[in-house]
Amino acid sequence: MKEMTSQLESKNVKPSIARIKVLEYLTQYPTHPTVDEIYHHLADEIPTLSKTTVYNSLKVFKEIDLVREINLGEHQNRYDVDVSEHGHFKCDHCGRIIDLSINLQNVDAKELEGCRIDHRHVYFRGFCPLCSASKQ
Amino acid sequence: MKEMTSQLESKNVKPSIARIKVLEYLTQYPTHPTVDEIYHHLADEIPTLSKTTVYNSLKVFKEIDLVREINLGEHQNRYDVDVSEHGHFKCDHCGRIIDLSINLQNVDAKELEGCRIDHRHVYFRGFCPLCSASKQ
DNA sequence: ATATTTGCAAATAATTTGCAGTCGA
DNA sequence: TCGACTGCAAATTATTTGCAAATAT
Repeated sequence: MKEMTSQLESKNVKPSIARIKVLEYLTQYPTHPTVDEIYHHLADEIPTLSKTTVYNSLKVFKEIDLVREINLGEHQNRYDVDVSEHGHFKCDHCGRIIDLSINLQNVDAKELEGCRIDHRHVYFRGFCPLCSASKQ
Repeated sequence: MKEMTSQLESKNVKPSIARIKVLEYLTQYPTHPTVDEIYHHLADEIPTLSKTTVYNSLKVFKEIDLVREINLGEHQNRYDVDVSEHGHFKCDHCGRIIDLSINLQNVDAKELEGCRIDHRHVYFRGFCPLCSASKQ
């Protein structure tokens, strides 16, 4: 909580309750939640919270590079407090998302010569060990 | 045109005019178009075409692995007749999409042990050589 | 007091669905 | 003729926006 506050203050973003709680949620549950998941979890604690505020907070966090918006080929975005370069694997059976320690710096293609690369995204989809064992 | 027909027939999909034209468009203009782009280009030629039919055709093509749905962190999907494993780079200035010859088989992470991987997606975003030269 | 944040409701946009009409073997 | 294909309109879903009320320093 205190850490969230100082993280926000260090980026010159006012640590409002909503922002602290959203950031805290992302930190405590780094499961790459969707806006809906964040909203519903926090709604109990903050009954006045609106989804718009969750969107607003995440927008600010993205701008100051505190969270990363990720997109696993679904219709909705997910959010990750781990802004370091890594990939994701999504299990299409149980929905679990696994972080992949992929060094994207190595993933270079000749076609990228002269390009300024701002973001690198890697995600795989399939069945996680548990789900592929259960033969689904 | 004839090739499109036989491609479809070999997969037991009826080669209707709409399907042939959509597939032909994707083949002739492998620019990773969106549904909207496909629809508007073909609407001149086939005035009765509806966007639903474009969606329907693409859905069938995906199922028979004739096209690949790609998603570059935008709000809409794109479609690629090149179903071989490769990555993409999108220029955030001019919108151009460059195919990347990345061997994703190499991109392995220890966390993937035991996973059944069905799809591998890699995309980068930034500025292409032309746009980064113009210092935008 | 004043600027920022919040939250409702409406707008936007991509995609999906229901269903009736049409087309082709 | 019959089943598959098409296409309109409506539904669904995620996200954004306008603006007024609430809040904080």
